[in-house]
Amino acid sequence: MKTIKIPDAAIARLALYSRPLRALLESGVSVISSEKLAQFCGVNPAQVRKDLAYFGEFGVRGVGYDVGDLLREIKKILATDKEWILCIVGIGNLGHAIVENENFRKMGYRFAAAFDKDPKKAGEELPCGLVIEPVSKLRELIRALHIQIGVITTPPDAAQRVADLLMDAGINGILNFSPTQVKTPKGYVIENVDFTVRFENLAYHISKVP
Amino acid sequence: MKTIKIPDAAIARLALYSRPLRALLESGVSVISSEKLAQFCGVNPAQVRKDLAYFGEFGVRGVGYDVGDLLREIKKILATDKEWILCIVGIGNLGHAIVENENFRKMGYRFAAAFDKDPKKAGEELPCGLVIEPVSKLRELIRALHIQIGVITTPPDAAQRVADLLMDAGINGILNFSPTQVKTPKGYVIENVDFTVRFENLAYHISKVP
DNA sequence: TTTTGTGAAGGAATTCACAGCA
DNA sequence: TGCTGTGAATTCCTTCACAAAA
Repeated sequence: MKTIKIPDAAIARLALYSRPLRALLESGVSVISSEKLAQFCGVNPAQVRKDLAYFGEFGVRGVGYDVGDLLREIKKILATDKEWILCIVGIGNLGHAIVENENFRKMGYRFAAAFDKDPKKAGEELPCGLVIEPVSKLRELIRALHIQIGVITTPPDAAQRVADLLMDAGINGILNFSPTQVKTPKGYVIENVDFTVRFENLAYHISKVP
Repeated sequence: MKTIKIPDAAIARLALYSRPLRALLESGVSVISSEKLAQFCGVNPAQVRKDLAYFGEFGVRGVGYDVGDLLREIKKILATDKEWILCIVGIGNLGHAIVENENFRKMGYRFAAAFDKDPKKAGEELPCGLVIEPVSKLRELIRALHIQIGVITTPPDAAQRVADLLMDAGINGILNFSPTQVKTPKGYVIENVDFTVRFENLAYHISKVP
């Protein structure tokens, strides 16, 4: 079977394209050119066209792309046109921020369970309505609630252990926000986010500016 | 002047390398090979050597890299060997999580001011000891406190406006956590983080797994 | 012997430039 | 005419493979 390799960066850009598309749709703009969309996202117009072309022909020559159609197509490609059921492990400040985040629910991500190893936290009710569960119930709840994605917001030294637990419980997609690289065997999908890296990037670049 | 271009990805990886180095240093390991370090970070050993070689010769042939020295060198390169003074704008859940984050202080990032446009929040004291200031005092405080980096954790529709304010007040590095691409003129450094993109990446990849 | 540092090779991703179509 | 879709060209990044050094 012939499969053209799709750059991972292209996938990330599709998500980026969807942001202005959403805004344009709301403000009633119905058609947009690759040129304009590229401008919004700070990329090259050819890049936009090529990224979209990996998945089909969504535009009309001489005209551009229909905003609504394109947004729908991108959602379909990214599989964000359906609801995803998540759980989160580690309810510190960051865990809190993520589980309560408005944007996520709007995007179709639904947190169905929140875990913390601190026995003092278990039983506590979060503003979103979820009750914090002890990690001992992880396996059981993941199965019962059909949870598909696990989000890790524990300290770094617990991250790999939690990831192993999640995978063992049947989850195959993990988002790790702790500043350590979690490893997974084949068949599992891991996104290591570590945004502290971005601070370091910033520091590097600023220190180069005269 | 001859400048070999250093890939942005190389900078991000330097930060990645520093994570296991820190841990190794604490556990008393004094020397590490590119092979081992690469394993920890899930990259190619030649990559590690090449990334480091952009900045100098830090290793000893036949031996490896001194953990302490290498960590120090990486910090120097990333300019995280000095203290950075930051402010944050938008004290919602995420802003809270970032300003309170332990890791940042350890890494030498010091938040000196927190702003929110909500007048009800102004005056409120955060657990870290900072008092939330109204955005109207942004310019004055940035100058008075010698703030160098601005972190944006507002809703997306306010992000660009806040960025403009920050730049106008004399800041030249911005970290934007809202899911929109903030643009800056030349001479300013911007990192658009948008980790909701990572959720979409994950959804895409999971939906491809059988 | 072992492991770094690096030129050369190879591979990927981006951009160009234009044919193709509305 | 105007803008997409795409092969070709280019640029950029990664990996190989080996000389150099401890």
